[in-house]
Amino acid sequence: MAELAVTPPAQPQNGRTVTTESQPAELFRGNDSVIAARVNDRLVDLSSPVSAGDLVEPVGIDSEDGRAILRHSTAHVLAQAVQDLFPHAKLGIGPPIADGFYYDFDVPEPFIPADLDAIATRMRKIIKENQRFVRREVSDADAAAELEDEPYKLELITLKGSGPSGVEGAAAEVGGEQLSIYDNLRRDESLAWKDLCRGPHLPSTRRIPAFRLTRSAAAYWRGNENNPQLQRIYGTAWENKEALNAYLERLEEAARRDHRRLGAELDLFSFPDEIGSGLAVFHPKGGVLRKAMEDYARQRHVEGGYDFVNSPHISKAKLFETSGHLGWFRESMYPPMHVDAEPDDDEVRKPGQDYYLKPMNCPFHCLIFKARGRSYRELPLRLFEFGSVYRYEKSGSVHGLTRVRGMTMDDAHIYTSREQLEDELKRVLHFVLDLLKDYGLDDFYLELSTKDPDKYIGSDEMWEKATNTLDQVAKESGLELVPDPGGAAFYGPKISVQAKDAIGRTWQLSTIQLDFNMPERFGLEYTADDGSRQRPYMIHRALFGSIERFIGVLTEHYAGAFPPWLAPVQVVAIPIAERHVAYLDEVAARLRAEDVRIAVDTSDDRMQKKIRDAQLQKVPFMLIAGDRDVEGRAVSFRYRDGRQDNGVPVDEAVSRVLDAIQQRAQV
RNA sequence: GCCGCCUUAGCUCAGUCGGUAGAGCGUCUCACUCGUAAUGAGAAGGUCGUCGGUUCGAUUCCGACAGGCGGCUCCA
Repeated sequence: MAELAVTPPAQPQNGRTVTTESQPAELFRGNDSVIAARVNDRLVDLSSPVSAGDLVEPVGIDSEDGRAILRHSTAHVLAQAVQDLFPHAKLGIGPPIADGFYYDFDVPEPFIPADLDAIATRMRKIIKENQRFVRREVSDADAAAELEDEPYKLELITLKGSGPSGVEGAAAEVGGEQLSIYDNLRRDESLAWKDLCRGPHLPSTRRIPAFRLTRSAAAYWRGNENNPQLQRIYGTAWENKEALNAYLERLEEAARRDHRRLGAELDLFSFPDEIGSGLAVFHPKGGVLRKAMEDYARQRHVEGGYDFVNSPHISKAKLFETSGHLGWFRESMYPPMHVDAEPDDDEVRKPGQDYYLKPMNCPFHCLIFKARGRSYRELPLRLFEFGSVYRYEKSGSVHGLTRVRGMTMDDAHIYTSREQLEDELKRVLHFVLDLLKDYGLDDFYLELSTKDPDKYIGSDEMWEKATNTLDQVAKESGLELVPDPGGAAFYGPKISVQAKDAIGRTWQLSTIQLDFNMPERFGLEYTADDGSRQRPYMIHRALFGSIERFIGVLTEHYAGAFPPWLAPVQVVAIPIAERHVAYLDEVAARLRAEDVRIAVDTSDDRMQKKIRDAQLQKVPFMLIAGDRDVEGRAVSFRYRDGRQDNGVPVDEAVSRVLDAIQQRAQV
């Protein structure tokens, strides 16, 4: 046993500075929850040798790093099981991901659910065998020789020198300079399986406490759609059964909140086949929700100094040639309608022309700017529109309201002078975050999307300047800023606001894009105070992103239980017996006079049934009245969570409902 | 767009080894008038996603298309 120095107070918790050669396994012997070590800030196997002077810290299986190691090791067990059962399967990559792991395989036939069951059974057997994960470093040539039957691994080895660029997950296999192979050894030291891998891993397979294979699907090799598709198996693994079950429960909770399901249950919207994929209709209840959202946004935009404009849904091709959309965005646009052509046998009398559905509103707003001469006194000019746009999204990516083909953006384009630009950007960012908070989203981070080297217009200098400006404004906001290299639109860099919902998922909503190019393409100018003609700068921004997506996100965020100001039906009045209807009609009339959306349930169901119905519709307030209430000029409140408050005087009930609506409170 | 799976009443789903179908909820009617999550009875409702093929006969088998689901790619 090695001698150990006592942990000085300044060291990380449980960390130790070793004074002689040792192994972390010895340091943390007896603590089964430690499955790897961090030595001088590098994650290594417990069996990895350490030298005197190294700082050695334990990595618990329930830590973020520990779970990633657990999941990565489980991915190895998965791959071994697959190759046991499907000897011709070739290995792709198998990294840990958020909440789980996957492994890609090249197999002649896609996996079916029964295959997953068989594979999971095999995995349990491998776990029971308690195979040790043993690391061994190899030269590139030796690795290539050992893995000659694994073409994808060979490709990774040859790619090693060029870095892991664009191969998400591949860093787990060949991330280091020095290649290593992990052998899975049975108790008798015989080789069960091996894989090219950077590690680290669990000491042995027995240390996998709980796992589940979740699904299989195809995925392009190295994430490129021009490459062959491999079959990917997804799974998850956790430090104990309780954590696994909690995770599975979280998935079920997400499914219960699914806006596609709630949209039907709450009668908000639908996607009739007759209209087409990705094209929604909003039903009366969804329409009310949408109107409430829009009305408030309109009010805030008026206060924010925006001018309201409108533009048509279609335009001649020329406009989108000028804007650059037909050059760079064409594949995301609906094909043109060709109009006014007059063919006349062999001679074309009139060629006709193409009209396109608009994929963005910016070209129209530029034309509004250009409609007359502009003065510096008008800047910043903020043109706002709930603009409907149409994008021909790939059929496979259409998804509920969060990815549609026809959408309405709360779109504005702001034209500013150079001097105003920074301030205006700051102002916009605050405006966005403020408004999102009013809708109940208050947990954000920012993403800065920079130039896609293969898809951009304008000069590098302009891009650099624009990117720096956005970067500076984003940093000043104090929010976390995540880089997104190559993620920008073709005309300029952008900040996007990523909002976290009630169960921790993030959604890209608002975008603020800086555009130095479109004003140039449209030849936009204003007259400066010195009489010179200047080119304005342009900011594209949308808060909701699209109203459709925002409704989808809010529906999931609130699990359909919208705060009163947004709820399609704010109050349901429930008479205990028919003789109480007239009384509730009176109460309802008072609330209706204050624009409250209230319905009196006059059906001949029993009141218990009416309560159940209102509850399932997630109506914020139920006002119940029977003999006792009528006599006392009162009503009885019931809330969605089952709380009740009986015998509330009508005056107080009215103000209680109005207050909640006015304050945009959740109840 | 790619891979796999799916499409039966408004919704959720059974079912037919090829002989044109059933439940619950919902809807409608009647009775009941009830104090905080489902009163009872009855009725209506489907050319089994669309088109084509095989067959004496197709909702069932085969193909194409449309739509959906899970991923990949892409994205507000």
